[in-house]
Amino acid sequence: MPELPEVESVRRQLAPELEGHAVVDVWWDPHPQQRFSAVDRVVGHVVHAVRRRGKYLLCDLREQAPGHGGDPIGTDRDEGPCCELVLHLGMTGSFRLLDPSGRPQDLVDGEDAEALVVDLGTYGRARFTLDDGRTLVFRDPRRFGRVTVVDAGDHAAIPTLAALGPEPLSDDFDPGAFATALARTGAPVKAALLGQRLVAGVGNIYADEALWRARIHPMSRRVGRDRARALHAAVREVLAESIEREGTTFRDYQMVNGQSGRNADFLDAYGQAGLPCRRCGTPMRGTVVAQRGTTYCPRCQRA
DNA sequence: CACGCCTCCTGTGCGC
DNA sequence: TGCGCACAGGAGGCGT
Repeated sequence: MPELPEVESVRRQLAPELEGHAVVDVWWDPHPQQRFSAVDRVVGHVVHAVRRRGKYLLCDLREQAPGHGGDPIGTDRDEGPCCELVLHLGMTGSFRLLDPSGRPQDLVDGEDAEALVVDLGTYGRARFTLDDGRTLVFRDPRRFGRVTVVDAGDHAAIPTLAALGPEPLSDDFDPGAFATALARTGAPVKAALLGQRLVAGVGNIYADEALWRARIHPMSRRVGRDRARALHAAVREVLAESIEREGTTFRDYQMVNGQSGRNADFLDAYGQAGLPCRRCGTPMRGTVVAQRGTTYCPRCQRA
């Protein structure tokens, strides 16, 4: 379940692989449920930068200068990007790179190159051929991912992106404003965290982690300013710590080089139902909040 | 408008 | 052993 730390870890690997390279060909799965649109617009454009906003990856694209290969960044005139490739990994999305001969560029220990190529043939939903012959494959077994190209900065066609709350690790994420917004919503605090409007990039794992750390019951509909500030700090901490460990691999998430994130061993709440609370030893309790599996400590996190 | 339920998808893991 | 079903969840859609 790629959330902000996982998407950021992917971005950090993807950026140096793509920036300065043009996309010369693209293919995508014509499955009717595939949430892809205008993907062919990417062809003939150079990836200028790979950015992240919440759980979205945004690739700034420039028109390829005629007669050139990939322009190194900054050698072009002062033109800004003309459009953006918007990528969302959904639940099971990931990227792998194939070299010009079609072999995986990176393999992790024990991984079989031929098996991976077969796997990418089965679950690869989009393929981007780069100007140096490599191919970026978007793998997404459950087809929850999204790929689209929009005019630069025009996010109106992606309402969740357009209405996204502040980046939690930036100064835009203000504790006072967060407390006010939390007080205004009538939803359970976990639903508010998952909604992407009060803060961007938090999903099911880090919602449970942050609420455990701030000692707030996930169903709570009244969170006072002090607790809201504690939650604000907890959200920042759990996300920053996971980024340092390159994200949480529970099942599907992996980075562009195939490696797993190392944060799974450090989870205090998510997936811990029945296990003793790491603070007080009380068995952690599983429940459902906002249609999502939720784990909390019934003693530390009182309603 | 905002909350909350339903749905999309498919691999996995469990129980019988 | 094999089958069938519940479950995982980000986010869009829609009903209240």
